[in-house]
Amino acid sequence: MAAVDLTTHPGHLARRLQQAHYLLWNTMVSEEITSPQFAVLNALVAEPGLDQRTVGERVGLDRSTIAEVISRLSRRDLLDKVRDPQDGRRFLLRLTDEGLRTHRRLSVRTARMNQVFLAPLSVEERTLFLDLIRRVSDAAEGLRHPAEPLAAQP
Amino acid sequence: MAAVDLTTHPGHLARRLQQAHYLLWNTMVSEEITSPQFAVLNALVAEPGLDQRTVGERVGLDRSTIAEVISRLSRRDLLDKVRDPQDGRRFLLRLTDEGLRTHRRLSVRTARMNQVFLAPLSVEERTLFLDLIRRVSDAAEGLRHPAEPLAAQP
DNA sequence: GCGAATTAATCAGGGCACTGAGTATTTGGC
DNA sequence: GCCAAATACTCAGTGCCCTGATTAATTCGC
Repeated sequence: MAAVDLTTHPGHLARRLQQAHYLLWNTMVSEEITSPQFAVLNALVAEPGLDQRTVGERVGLDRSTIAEVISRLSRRDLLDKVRDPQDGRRFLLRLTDEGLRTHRRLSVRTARMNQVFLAPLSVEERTLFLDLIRRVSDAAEGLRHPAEPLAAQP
Repeated sequence: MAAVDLTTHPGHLARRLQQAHYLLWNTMVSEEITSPQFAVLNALVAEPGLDQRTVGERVGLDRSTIAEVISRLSRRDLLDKVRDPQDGRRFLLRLTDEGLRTHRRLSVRTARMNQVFLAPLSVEERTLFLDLIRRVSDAAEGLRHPAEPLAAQP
């Protein structure tokens, strides 16, 4: 009695969706490079020389997680990390040739995987789907940095 | 150049969505009990006496993860774990009174949180949103167990 | 019956995600 | 110039999530 139907809970479904994606990524894209790692490579292709914090901001990873991800990519020689001579607190990040090649190779596969992932939806549904997810996450993300400090609910 | 737009990648958006939910859960529902833990409590409210593996199946957690989650719930005395006298491999799980109370308390709050989470969408968009996520994850989940073997391979 | 699969759970190991506390460097107020 | 605040990063701790290997119990084939 009083049990809830979790299939009507967006949070539960979000977790299941991510698990499904994880699975598909592993089989269709790479077992070596994870999706968050690819996101970091991609950010550095778009803007080489970014610092760690900014990369984290671009791909949506907090300071601790981005540090781990970058350390793994660096260990695999996919990117270089040098102290900013202008600001000794920062590390500037730049892909190695190997990192660039890896990004190019995986880009093709991720595109294929996205096709399979979204295959159950019609073309109109796909854009709608992405739009809905974006709107919900952006709104929730907005609650994190409230323009005006909100009063907490007791 | 050749960088990809991650905001068109469902996997990336799925991760962001889950992070947004995690955040909201922490502020609006509980800092003690996580969303997967609540899912386990909920499964045991619906079907008391389930074994570990089946609970994992119900809420979508693999054998290792469900073991950890259950161990944490058990440590907090929210559920009891007893060996099945009928089958010595299994552990049968049942909520304690405290576990039942916790589930009831959190049910109310999760409902409130879901309202806030889905607030940016219209009422029709909400059901559509849940439906689209379900269809995509179910399809990807289906790829995991590829095609029912009509004749079992000896 | 009895040995061979099958099944439930555990363990080891890698990776993602967050918070809170600590260190080093730069910047801003005075 | 100097000290306090802000900033970039690191570290410790908790929890989720997966795979592959191992252990213990049951079931199936013969």
